[in-house]
Amino acid sequence: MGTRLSIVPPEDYRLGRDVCSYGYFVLWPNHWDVDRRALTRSLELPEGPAAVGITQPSEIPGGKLTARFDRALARPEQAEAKRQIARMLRLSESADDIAAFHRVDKRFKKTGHGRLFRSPTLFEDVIKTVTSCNVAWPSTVNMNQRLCEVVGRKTGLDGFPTFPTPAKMARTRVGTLRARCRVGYRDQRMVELGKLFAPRGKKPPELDPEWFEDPANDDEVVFKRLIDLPGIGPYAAGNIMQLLGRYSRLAIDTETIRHAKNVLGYAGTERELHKKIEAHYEPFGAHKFRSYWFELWEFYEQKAGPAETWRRDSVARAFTASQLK
DNA sequence: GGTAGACCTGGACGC
DNA sequence: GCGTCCAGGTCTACC
Repeated sequence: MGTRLSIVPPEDYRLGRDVCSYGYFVLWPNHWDVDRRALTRSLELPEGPAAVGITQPSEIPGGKLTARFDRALARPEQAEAKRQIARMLRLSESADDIAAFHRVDKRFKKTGHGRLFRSPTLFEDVIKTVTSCNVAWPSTVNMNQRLCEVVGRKTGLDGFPTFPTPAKMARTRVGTLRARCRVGYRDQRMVELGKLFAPRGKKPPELDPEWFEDPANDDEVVFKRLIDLPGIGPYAAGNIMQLLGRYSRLAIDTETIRHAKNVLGYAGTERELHKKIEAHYEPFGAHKFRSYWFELWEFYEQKAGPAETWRRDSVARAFTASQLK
């Protein structure tokens, strides 16, 4: 008999909207079940891997969330599971926090957009970001699926292996990552990231995720530490900043450039476009990334329908910038 | 500080 | 079915 947990989210929280709000919701081991309206995935817990399905039975904003696990969880594991779920669903961002964003950018008040889905751990967010660099989206989907299947651990639910832990990634041979996970030249960088995030014997990891998450630390300092990590350049660091809840800067990639040209109507050289993009989002200050992202996301939804209806293995996998031109 | 080229994968295209 | 070209961000060497 598996454990069932009840979680009270912020009063404006709507599961479908707030999970299907960032591309990572279609990356393994995440799976948004369109028909059941459930987020299913695996988690690494102190006693081993577990699969979980999260629903919001009432479908009312702020309605209680139900998390059903495929095995029984002891009290300490329940606490850890709740912590990971809260990170993933951004439950720490209160209705007041989202209202503050909507005061700065009124365009998203009606839909309630404000929270961006992320991973249960910073390590998974960092690796997912590395898999999104220098590839088209379908390759990112493939890399994450293979990392889970090849390096992750099985759970009691078929098709839901875990995302690799830092320790497991650190021990994985680069040849395995390249040949079986098809991560290409990112292989060595992923192993190095695993080593940085993994505990060193009885010592804590060289990188402390809590330091990056601590709002007391300045955005500039955090950004500089991120950009020093292997495989992390300006775009990746900018993206990890928003995944850390730091929305004061953009993460400009080719998709941003496409958006600037096709939707905002800007023209010019790459450098000129960067300046125009920065100027366009400057009025949104500390919420800059959110304004950029939901502008882009609503464009995607106009093209492909509400994100809550995107099926991981068809619509979402085929989603590429070239199809949006 | 700025720039060119290598790094890989997979999709598109032509034959 | 095969070969070629190209897109995509980071890193290194060089100016």
